[in-house]
Amino acid sequence: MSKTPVLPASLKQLLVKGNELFLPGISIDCVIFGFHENTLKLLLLDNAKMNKWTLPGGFVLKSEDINDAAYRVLLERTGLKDIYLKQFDVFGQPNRTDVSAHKTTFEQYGSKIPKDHWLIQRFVSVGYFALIDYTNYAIQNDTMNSVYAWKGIEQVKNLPIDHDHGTIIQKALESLRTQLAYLPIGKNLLPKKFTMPELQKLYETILNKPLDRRNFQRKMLGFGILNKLNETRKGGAHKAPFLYTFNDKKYQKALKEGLYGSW
Amino acid sequence: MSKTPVLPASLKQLLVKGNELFLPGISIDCVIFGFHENTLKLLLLDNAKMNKWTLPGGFVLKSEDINDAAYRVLLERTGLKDIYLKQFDVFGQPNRTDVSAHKTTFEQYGSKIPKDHWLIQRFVSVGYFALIDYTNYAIQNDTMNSVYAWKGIEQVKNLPIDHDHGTIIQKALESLRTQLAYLPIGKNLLPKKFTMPELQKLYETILNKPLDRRNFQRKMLGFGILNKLNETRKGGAHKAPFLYTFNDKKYQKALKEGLYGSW
DNA sequence: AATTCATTGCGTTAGACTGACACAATCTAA
DNA sequence: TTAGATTGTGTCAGTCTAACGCAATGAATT
Repeated sequence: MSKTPVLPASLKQLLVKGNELFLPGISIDCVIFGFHENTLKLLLLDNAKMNKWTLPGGFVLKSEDINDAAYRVLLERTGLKDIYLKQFDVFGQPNRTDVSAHKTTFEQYGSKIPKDHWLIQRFVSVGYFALIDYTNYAIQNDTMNSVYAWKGIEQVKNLPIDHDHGTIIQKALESLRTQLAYLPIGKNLLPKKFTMPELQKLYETILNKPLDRRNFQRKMLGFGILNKLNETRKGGAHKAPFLYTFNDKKYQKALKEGLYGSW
Repeated sequence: MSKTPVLPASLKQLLVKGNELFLPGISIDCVIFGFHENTLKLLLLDNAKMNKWTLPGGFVLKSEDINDAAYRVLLERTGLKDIYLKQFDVFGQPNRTDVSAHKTTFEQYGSKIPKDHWLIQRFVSVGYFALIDYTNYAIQNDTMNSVYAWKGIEQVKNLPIDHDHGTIIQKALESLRTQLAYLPIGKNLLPKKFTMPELQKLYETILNKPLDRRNFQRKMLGFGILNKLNETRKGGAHKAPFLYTFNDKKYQKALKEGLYGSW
């Protein structure tokens, strides 16, 4: 006979105190973007038992600002702090919540969840996207027995994604694209020092089209938001590209107007 | 002694059945834009007794898609159908709901609202903006004794606006601005036939800056989304401008790419 | 140590677009 | 009829864009 695993404390709290702690019917899902090895990546959570990948998410405390809740969720579930985070859409289809999933989760631990329990009501989810510096973050697993992994945006298409999280990811990408001129994507997705080809690849990935190397550089420099350093990134088997940093003040200012351009 | 007014049926329903019909803690607010006499206008609701103006809003039925709810609210409260409607932000500060306002409302009718009533919990509101053809809509008052009025965007600044609805309006305008290139504002805010100066004024209002008449025209025509008609709009005390309509197909297609331009 | 090769830095050019402005045509009111 | 404001059309210099050339560089190969 196999031993039933012990219900983790955090799950137990959800079961026992969820109703009391959190707002009813509202959840948060975070689409966390990173950029590494010239690929746009997403931080996903492997719910191995269900063979499903999900977005990190959570709930809103009863007297907590929704934005604060998103920051807290991000911190709790990934250890990430001081992150660029932005609300981009709300997902409110009545059938979007997969009630049976929660049931299954608890049944694995031998726990039963009451029929009218807070957790198995309909939930409306607020979608946030986060932009983080991949190099500055080491994956750590959280208190919920979750396993996190970075997945390239291309790989994601072939993964089994939990209920409507695929849609949420698509929408997040779309938002990224249509608001590109107003978002500090470079500043937040790249390390402090970065090369022009890296910045270009980032834009190419988000826009999903190739850009001319020389024209891109001229345009970017034209915005006047970059500091060219006297260092190069050696190591590649080719000519070493110069490193740049952002001129934060000018970047902020330029973003307000929008870094316009016909990419 | 003054007679206590009778509690309207719709308010009574909210009091008696709200809990049963609607999702807890989630509301909808609609920022309804119109354009008339070269002014961007908002459809607001005069809560005369409180001397406050509010956004038309409502709640989400228990098994209703949130977007559908927004359409329904718009229809119920304004009679508007087939409207361009888009979710733009979520407002979830814990103190954003003015609980006392609801209490006062009901007290005016001699009704008391229980302390733990569904209506006086914390609400998170989903903000939608609507773009409507002013000329195609006659104000009608709804079942809740509400009085609607169009208010110019400039006037709004000086009106007493209910709790955080001012913020919501600001955010709606901001969204309009940053997504201008992707939104069918012309098509939805203007009447079927319109003049170039009207279209220009619309863009000027949203962008909050003046544009050169001749350059604007050249650019707009360059997008290839307009049909020039063989009619002019007479009546102004000046040269009669030509009328235009949108070429819907081309408009849709162009919007997908974004009507780029450095306005 | 010389060579190879992909990649980067820097540049050019024709064509398109932008911003600023001129001038004639037209409509109503006086 | 005239005045005054507004619209239709056009020009032009300066700027930006797209497309491409070529030398320099750095690691890997010989």
